[in-house]
Formats: sequence, structure tokens, C-alpha cells
Amino acid sequence: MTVEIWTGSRTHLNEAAPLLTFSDGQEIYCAGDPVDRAFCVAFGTVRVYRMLTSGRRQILSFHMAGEWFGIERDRRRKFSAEAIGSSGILSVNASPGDKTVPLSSIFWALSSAQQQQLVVGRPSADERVAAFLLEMSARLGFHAFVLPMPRSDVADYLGLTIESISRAMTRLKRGKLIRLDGSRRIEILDMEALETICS
Amino acid sequence: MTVEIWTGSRTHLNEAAPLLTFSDGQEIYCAGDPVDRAFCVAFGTVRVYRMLTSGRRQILSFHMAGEWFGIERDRRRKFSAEAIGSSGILSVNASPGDKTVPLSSIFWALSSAQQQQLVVGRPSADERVAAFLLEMSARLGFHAFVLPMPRSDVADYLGLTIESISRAMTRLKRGKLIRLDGSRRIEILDMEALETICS
DNA sequence: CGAATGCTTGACGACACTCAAATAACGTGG
DNA sequence: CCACGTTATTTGAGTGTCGTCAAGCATTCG
Repeated sequence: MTVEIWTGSRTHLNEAAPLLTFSDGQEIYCAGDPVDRAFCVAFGTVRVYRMLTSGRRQILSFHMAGEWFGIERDRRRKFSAEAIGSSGILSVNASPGDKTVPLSSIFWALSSAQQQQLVVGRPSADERVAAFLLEMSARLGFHAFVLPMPRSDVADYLGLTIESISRAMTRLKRGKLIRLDGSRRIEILDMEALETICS
Repeated sequence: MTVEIWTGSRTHLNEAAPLLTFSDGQEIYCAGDPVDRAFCVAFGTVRVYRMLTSGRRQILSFHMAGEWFGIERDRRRKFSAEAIGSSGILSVNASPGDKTVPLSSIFWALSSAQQQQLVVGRPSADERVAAFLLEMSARLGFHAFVLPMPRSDVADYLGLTIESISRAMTRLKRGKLIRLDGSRRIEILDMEALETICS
């Protein structure tokens, strides 16, 4: 079994990849589904999560344009995926006949998973939120950006409550580290100070 | 550039892999090093971590016998790796001429990274410790096992202090969920209750 | 046996969570 | 375009949990 290592900067698919569109909150796949395909975000955002029986939700990752997701080791999915806002998703069949896979995207996924560990494994709420904002800024490529997800998603991603997120944001705002225009539009004013918080 | 997908259950190396032995705390690689090879644990345990300028340490992952580590996306390493106790490590050259890589190990690494997110992204200390013990038990294959790492490693892995780890352990012990023989030897008495804590 | 290290326990303060209310943002229909 | 209801977010007060500092205990090694 052979795999082409994919090193370019653009997605290269060896078969027609249908573009599916999803509305806000719509399910892309569900825990328990067979892992028979991978996905690539064309536009919009995706959250990968799982529900605990306690009713709490853990968000493992967000995926944005150009990023791959839905790659899992096991036969059946352990996690679920939903669109955040209106999103376009390329679905790539992963049947045995389909041997070409963007390998670098796997490395990226791994790197991304490690990245989140670094974000979540922090003790204080301010650190987590600062690290999260830096991560978002780096991924979106601008120091000013619009968060695609609501506070509740950020909370379930960082393992905090929406109130703690909000308070941390307010503290960062009062310290002139960021500027808020509404709750979603964020401008990083002092990148260095944010990085210092994250040590 | 082509890569053999590796689907067997045993490590298959296409060139002689020298077995290196490391003593407790000895460096295997260091942040900043070129990413020119991958590693596989023959025996012992490995911690992958990074230091923050504040002096705090974040442990990203532990690796045990048969597990691969040292696969990073970038040209230079962002993390460091050390042996925990006396450990044997297989070093596989990843030079351009060497094209065969155990791909499934990458999936495993990804899965492992996600696993840790699930462990760390929990709010309470008891949940994190319970999830950690379940993870260790599953990886080691027994309900009674010896933790290879000291409390300080567990703390830096879970984003807690050693005191919080200790208190959580004591609570689990008092609740008859686990039995402790010394600080390292652990027996899980009530697997179901532990799983319930983790929801 | 003694020293050093690692682990546990206690007291206390800081911070995050819970509950509650107020405010802001959003969407729909007039 | 505005008014309204709905949802999302912020803010406040009180409680619980975790981190910090300190001491005591256990284990290991020389």
C-alpha cells in the first residue's frame, strides 16, 4: 500500500471531491459512524467534539479553511463534528481503492493536536484565553480577526465556563492587550504581552 | 516521494535501527534540534515536554514500549524528550533517502494526542487523575500497574500541582476506587466508578 | 544510620464555578 | 427601518476548589 506524500500548499485530490454545505450546528459526522472518509474545510469552521454522559461537552479541535479533519485511527468514530456557521466541506472517500492521501495534513493534524494540549494544559484562565487568541490569530493570519465560534464553544474547548472566558477577555481588554468590537471581533493590540502571559 | 503504509502489529524497520540506552532523566533530543529521525521505545518510558520561560514545564506525552515518538511537523524540534528511568530507544534515521515510515504509528500518535486532550481538558483534579489512571491502565494492559513516572511528571502532564495529584489520589483511595502500595504501585479496584467520574 | 529525595497532609489565600441578574447583540415580522 | 422577542454575553455575589507555603512522613541510597 503506497501513499503520496503531499508537500504542496494547495489541496490535491485524486478524485472528484463533492462540496457539501452545512448550516450552523449541522452534523457532519457522529460518534459511532464508520470512518470511511476524511474531510477538508472549504469555507466556514468545524468543531470536533464529544459528549460526556454528564452532559458536558469537550471540544477537541476547531478546523478552518484548508484544514483536514475526520482522520481517526479506529474503525468507528469516537467523536462528532458539526459546522459552526454556514460551512463548505469537501468529502474525500477513503475506500481501500483510494490510496492518495495528503500525508502532510496528518502531520499538521498531529501538530495541531499538540498545540491544543499546550493551550489547555495551562493553569489560569487568562493564560488559556491568551494562548487561544494567539493560536487563532496565527491560524487566521491576522492580528485582527472575527472569532467564528460563540463563547460556549471556546469554553468547552478550553475547559472553562463562559463566564470565566468573558472575565478573562475583559481583563485582557482592560489591560489594553486586546480590543473588542462586539464579542466576536477581536484585535490583538499587544502581541508581545500576550506571548509573555503564555510564557 | 512514497511511503509504505505499515499495518502490521510489529515494528518493521527497513534499516538497522541501533538500540540506544538512556538513564533516568537523560536527554534524547532537545528543542531546537533538527528533526532528522524518529524514535521507538524498546523498554522504559519517555516524556516529551517543553519549558516555558516562566520555568514551568508542560509535558505533552508519555511514551511506552512499542510506541513511536519524535515525529514533528517542522524542520526543528519544538519539544524535548527525556528518558524516565532506564530506557532503550530505537532511533530511525529519517533522511531523505529513507522513505519507509510506519504510517499507522502516525495515526496512533494522533489518536494519542487527542486522548491526552480529553484527559487534560477536564475541570476537576479528580477527573483528570481518574482519566489519567484509566489511560495508563489501558496502555499498560493491566488493572494493577506501576506508574513509571514521579508525581511531578503527572502534575506537569495534567496541568496540576503535585499536591493536587496527591490529594486526588488520596480521595480515590479513600473512596475504594484504587489501592495504593507506595506511591507508584496502583491497583484499580473499581474501574466502573473511575469511568463514571470521567463521565 | 543519616541525609536526601519524594510524597502526603494541613492552613490559608486566590481564583474559577455556580447561580442570578443586567446588558448587549441578533433575528423576525410588521 | 424599527419594535419586539430571543439568544448571547457580561457582570455581580457567594461558594468551593486548587495553588502556595510549610511541615511531617516515607522511601531510597550511600
